[in-house]
Amino acid sequence: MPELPEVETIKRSLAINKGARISRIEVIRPDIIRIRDFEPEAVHGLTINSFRRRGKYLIISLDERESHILVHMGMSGRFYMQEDQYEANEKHVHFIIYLDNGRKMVFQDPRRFGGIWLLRNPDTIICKLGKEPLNREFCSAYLKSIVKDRRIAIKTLILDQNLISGIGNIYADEALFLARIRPDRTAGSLSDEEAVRLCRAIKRVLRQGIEKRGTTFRDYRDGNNNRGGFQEHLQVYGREGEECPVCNSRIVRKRIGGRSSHYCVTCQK
DNA sequence: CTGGATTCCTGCTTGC
DNA sequence: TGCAAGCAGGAATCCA
Repeated sequence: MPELPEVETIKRSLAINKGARISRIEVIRPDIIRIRDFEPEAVHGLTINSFRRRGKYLIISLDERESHILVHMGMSGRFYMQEDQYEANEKHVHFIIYLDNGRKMVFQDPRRFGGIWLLRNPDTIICKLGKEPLNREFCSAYLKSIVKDRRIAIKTLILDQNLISGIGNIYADEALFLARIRPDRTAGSLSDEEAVRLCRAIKRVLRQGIEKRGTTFRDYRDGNNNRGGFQEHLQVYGREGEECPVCNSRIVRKRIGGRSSHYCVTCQK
């Protein structure tokens, strides 16, 4: 599930295509395009100015103002480069951007929870997103302000993309473990000290995730179609029944807000 | 406000 | 071995 560290890793690997010109776009599944401010043919011949990331969105901006391609990987989406002569005959390829540098960028997504946006103004999507967790603006004071008086589970709150953008199920569980806070705690019940811990834990776990080039639990691949490495460092996610790395008690799994959540009943209070 | 259910979808796992 | 059912989940949306 590409979350912030995965999309950041994809973005970094794709950056070598900055300055390349789009020779052609192939739309295999038209319904993968969620918003179509312009037709795909309209960007043929345009140059890629930048690859950026906001939350879990990858933003490809072109030299002609008001031409942006947004990619969201959803659950199982991949966005990777391939040499042009290499035939992409894989399943579930929905969208391909051919470049003039001998490469193409392929969007592949079996479950199709992901999508592509062709936007004049990316702010129409981006402006709804909450703070970037690795930016300064995401601080314990902000976290305290959003948990205040909220009765939802703290895990549900940090997964809310309108409050904090980029955290998904894996990094939510890992951050709460690091902060020693149970995921089903009511957000408003967090002490100031716990909010500070959680804020730090979120930043730490996301930075580690980026450092290890993301988590390949099942589907995720980076922009070179390579696996990530952070799955080797997961403390609780996907480890139900295994020993807690800190206290050796069994890690439990429980559904919270419709998501399976992994935590240690001894370490997390 | 909040939690829960539902929808989208395929592939993997489980049970018979 | 084969088949069907169950499950997983990011985000939007509806309902109680």
